[in-house]
Amino acid sequence: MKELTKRQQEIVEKAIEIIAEEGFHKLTTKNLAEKVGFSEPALYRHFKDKQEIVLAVIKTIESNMLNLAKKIDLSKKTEEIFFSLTCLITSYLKKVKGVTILIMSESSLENDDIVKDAMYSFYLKMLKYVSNILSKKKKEGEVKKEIDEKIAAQVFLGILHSMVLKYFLAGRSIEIDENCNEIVKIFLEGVLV
Amino acid sequence: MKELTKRQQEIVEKAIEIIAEEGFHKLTTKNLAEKVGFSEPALYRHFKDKQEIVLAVIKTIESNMLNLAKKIDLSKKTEEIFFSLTCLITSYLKKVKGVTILIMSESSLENDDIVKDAMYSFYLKMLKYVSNILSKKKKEGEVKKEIDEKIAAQVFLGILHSMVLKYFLAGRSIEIDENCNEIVKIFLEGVLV
DNA sequence: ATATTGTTAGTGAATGGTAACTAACTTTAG
DNA sequence: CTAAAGTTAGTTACCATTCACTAACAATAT
Repeated sequence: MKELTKRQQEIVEKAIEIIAEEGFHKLTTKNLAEKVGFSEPALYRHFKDKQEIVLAVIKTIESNMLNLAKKIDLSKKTEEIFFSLTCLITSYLKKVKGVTILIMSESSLENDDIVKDAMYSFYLKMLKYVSNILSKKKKEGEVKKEIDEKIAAQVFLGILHSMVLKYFLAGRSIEIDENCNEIVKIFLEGVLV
Repeated sequence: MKELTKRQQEIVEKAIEIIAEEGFHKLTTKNLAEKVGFSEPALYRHFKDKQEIVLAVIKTIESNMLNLAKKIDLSKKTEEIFFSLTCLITSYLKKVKGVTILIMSESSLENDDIVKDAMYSFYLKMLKYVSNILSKKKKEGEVKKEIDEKIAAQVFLGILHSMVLKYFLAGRSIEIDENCNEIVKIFLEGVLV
């Protein structure tokens, strides 16, 4: 993955803003160009095509998210780790709104396999990150031995996903992190020793 | 909500097939007409516009799902109820191939507030159904007193969601109910007395 | 030092594709 | 005969992308 130029970064930033404010479907070359403050064709001086822009957006969010996750102190108690993780993820989601749902859904969107793959790979990285935490904590005796950490990680991401979906379906009228901790508590109650 | 005519039902059925096979974004008037076997304008003899078709799709799935759920004997043990519920829902999802998730995921990204509302109301109905079961069982002493049934219901639906997601991620190659019981067990362990 | 040449980053206008939807005509079934 | 259900052939509105062109600047050759 090449480094982005200043201008490219600026475009990606604006693209994320559009997705956050108006949804992925509003990320059109026209809207993006307008937001950046120049004409549509100018976009093509900086990116080959729209796909390349979308991929850059995904990569940017992925690295932001993983960098945030890395800041979590894994020597803490499992419970605390998961609360921090939930907090970080949901607060980041608030910032970049719709984008992550794309990535977590992965499912069908677009017929663009390359974009789909990029999103799936992001999902797998998150999954691996969570399941590694669970593995570690299982060894340390904090997580039940009979728990399959991969499945549990999937459940955790699924729960987060459905929380975000609800947030979007409710038109963002509810606060996403209101019940966050309560929900994670129930998950943890099934997982922790 | 008016009853659907035979023809309307047929159209809705085909729409569900398209969403199941190719995703919500492929549900275009052109594709749908082709699938039904007549021309695009003919659709407009049966539905006012595309939105009405999408709403009919959601309503159809909603009523099918709730009808299935109603068949469950609520006098049984909580554990059994949740296993049956999981089984019913996942087998229905297999039949309609996760349409719900596709619609939820993709419609949450669109700007059509009416469709979003319909989807949200569907979600809330499911939530209410599950949380009612938990309330009942809490009174009967099977569910922990400190559990908030609404939140627990959210977790349960989130888990179902993640299971279906996984099913699709794996390209439908795995059996959806393989780990089903294991996952539901994790949930119940946190919830049951 | 300056005219020539090239590059970067922009422009307005146009292209080809596809979406939802419609007007006006035709077929068909009761 | 007529109302319902279908057809063909459009319309309008976007969308991504390309075209031909240019202003501003930098590098180079004389």
